[in-house]
Amino acid sequence: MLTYLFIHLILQAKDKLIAHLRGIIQLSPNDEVIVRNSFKEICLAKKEVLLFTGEISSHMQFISEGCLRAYYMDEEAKEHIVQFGIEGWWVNDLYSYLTNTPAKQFVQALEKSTVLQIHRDTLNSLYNEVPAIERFFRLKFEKAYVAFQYRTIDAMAKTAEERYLEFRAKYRDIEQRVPQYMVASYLGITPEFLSALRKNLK
Amino acid sequence: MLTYLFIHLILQAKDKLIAHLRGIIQLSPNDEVIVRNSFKEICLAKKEVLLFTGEISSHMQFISEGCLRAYYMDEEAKEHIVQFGIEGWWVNDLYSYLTNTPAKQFVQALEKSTVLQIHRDTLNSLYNEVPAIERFFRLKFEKAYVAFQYRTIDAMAKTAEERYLEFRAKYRDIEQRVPQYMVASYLGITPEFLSALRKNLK
DNA sequence: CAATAATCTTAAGGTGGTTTAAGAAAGTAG
DNA sequence: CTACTTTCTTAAACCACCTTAAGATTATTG
Repeated sequence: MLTYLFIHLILQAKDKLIAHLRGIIQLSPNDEVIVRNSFKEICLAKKEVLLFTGEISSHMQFISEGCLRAYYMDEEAKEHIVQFGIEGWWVNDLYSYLTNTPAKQFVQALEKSTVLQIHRDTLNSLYNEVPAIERFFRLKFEKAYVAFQYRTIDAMAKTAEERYLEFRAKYRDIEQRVPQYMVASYLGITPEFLSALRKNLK
Repeated sequence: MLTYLFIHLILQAKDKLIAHLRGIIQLSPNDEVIVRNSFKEICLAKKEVLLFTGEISSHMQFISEGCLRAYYMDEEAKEHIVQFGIEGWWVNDLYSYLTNTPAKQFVQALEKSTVLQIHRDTLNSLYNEVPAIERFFRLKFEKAYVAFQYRTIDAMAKTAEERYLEFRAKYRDIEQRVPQYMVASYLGITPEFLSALRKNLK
């Protein structure tokens, strides 16, 4: 019975991944088998760290359950959140992954979470075996790139208040799951200023 | 004789593109022919605009000669430079290109320039005919994404002075080709402040 | 070479956001 | 249900960068 439940959970997580991929590309039944076998499941407790600064990130990671953050620490040991991720998102220190160099970011679970990992070498083979996967990641990076470009433009041209309102409109689900000081960190302001700013809105 | 020179120039531009692609992926002689026939050459005078706000960007554009910028205008009609590009770079309003929606950015030549264009439909077919091209753009977007991520992180965590020094170290060639107030715009500061900042450095 | 346009500098006063420090409120474990 | 930790708020002094306005320098064009 316990085994049944365990296997059931694994299938659930991979089912989500397959559904996620099928939302963007086409996979034959054979492709699906190959893809399923290429990922392994990792369970994380709340606050558990998936990637430490200094380690080399060697996996792409799909969140099938829970909530994580990627952040780095500056010279003064202050944390700066680069990205949040919830179910259906990918999180990583991509620079480390892509260049095979030590990570500058941490990746940490903010809730009990389940992620699916694929090793760089496995993914690089998969690009040849299942070309649709290469297409998936080309499209993914295109989208991620323009999203980041707009975030950069926003960050430079808009006030903290405008950015906060946009964040709230766009990521209501995330705002309700993470502490306010982390939202401040993501927006690039102090928690004190976010607090003051929120007071003015009401 | 004139015809000879003209053809010669076209070949030069496309040669640069092929060399650029071959720096990252492998192309068979047949692939090369297909790729060459997929791009068309555009010559731009100084200050000529290649893409206007409101138009839909339908081409990917490789700079084979010259210098361009992508910028947008805010509500107060102030210009904000998103990207510079010189020989060997790609410039575009990618959001417009990828989503088939009206551009929010202008793309303009800052010098007499030559670009090679490929239409979205042609490129999408090319992804099927020459899979190496799909790989090229996956790698390109991966790299562009992490570069932009680091620019965003920089913009939020560092002072204008630090960002200027980094820009200068990284893009010395660009700094020498564009006016200082455009560098200020790219860095997200006023030209007056950049001027004051430079004074303090000496 | 003169005239005009484009770019860069200087300086004074203003604003958005930070820092520091303290206390209040809300979660969580024992 | 108490004690402790985490998170949020308030307020004052401070700093990075902006705005405005004017003049100085450097290109560009006729």
